Amino acid sequence: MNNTEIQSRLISWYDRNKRPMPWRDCGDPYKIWLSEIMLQQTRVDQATPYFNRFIDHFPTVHDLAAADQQEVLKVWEGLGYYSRARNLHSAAKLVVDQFDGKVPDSWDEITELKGVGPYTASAVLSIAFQKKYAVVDGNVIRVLSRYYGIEENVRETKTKNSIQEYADELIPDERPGDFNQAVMELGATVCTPSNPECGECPLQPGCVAFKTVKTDQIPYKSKKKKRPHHHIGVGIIKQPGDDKVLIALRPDDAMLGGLWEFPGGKQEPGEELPETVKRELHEELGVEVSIVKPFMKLDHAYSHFKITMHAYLCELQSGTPRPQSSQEVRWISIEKLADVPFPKANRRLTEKLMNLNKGQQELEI
DNA sequence: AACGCGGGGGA
DNA sequence: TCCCCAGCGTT
Repeated sequence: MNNTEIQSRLISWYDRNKRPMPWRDCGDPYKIWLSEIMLQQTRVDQATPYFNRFIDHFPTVHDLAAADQQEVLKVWEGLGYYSRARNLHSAAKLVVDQFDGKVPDSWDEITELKGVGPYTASAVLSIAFQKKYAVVDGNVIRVLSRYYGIEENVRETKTKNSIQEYADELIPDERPGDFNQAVMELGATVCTPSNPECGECPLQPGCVAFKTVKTDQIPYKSKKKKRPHHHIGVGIIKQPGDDKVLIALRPDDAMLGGLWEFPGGKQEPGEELPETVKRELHEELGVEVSIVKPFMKLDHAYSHFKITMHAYLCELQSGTPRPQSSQEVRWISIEKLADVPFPKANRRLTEKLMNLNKGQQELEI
């Protein structure tokens, strides 16, 4: 197949098979930009409800720019990769202050926005402004490596560069944004990582991986190293007769930056978990606490390590909590835990606290 | 070039 | 379990 035939087959397939998405064919550069940020390392089905909620809260880039970072993170809560939200918020302010509230339509300007790299710049410029920039994401890598029979390790930069060159050659003058979306849509729904539906694929006649029966070997990826596992002790500090608990705000430049948590940290070798909690709370807050009782144990996986979190109800013995490794500490009533952003594992602790509280259950001893 | 960065779903 | 996902920023 020549490039013209590849283009027309893909566009035709896309017109017949594209899934509806709230940002698709809307023509609003702000919505398209937001969708591309949310879709970084995130599936369409996972991002969609967050997109709708986000647009409800911040319908325009002006609303987003005027918002508080805590509001933005609260709406983003649960979606992960929270630097995306912080960067998007910062970029929205730049768009309002420096670009007259309009998402820039040139490469040099749009890549000034935090969180906009080569993929996102190409996606927004092509989809929102009909500019001829070819995207290369995980889908494009899979589709093109199979189609052209590229067997090199696609985790390596030079392999990705060569796939970018194929994509640059392929993208048409007409409807470049739809072409980009067509390749990605094909990768997401037909040319899937395992068990691709080659019978449904408009590119099957020219596909090297199909013809050589190598769709299960292409794209080739080197193994990722496996994630270490840590045990984390955290303290839920609560005074008898008071319904407030102590939470801490994580630094902006840390993992989960800008979100709240119950203070705690990693168990060290030879240490019992209650000791871990006492040590961490001393280090992080400068206080002495006593352990009242175990509260909850849960497992959670992050992108690069796994944890078992052990939470204990604690009481303050001496000292006044002051932020040492966090931005801020705050006593908050249990029903208000719903109002501030927590990462997933901590959110599970707050859910149990709120449930017990609502059911008039005794939290003390 | 390598690494850090969430959470969810499918095989 | 492991892998993958409409990647980017930092080092």
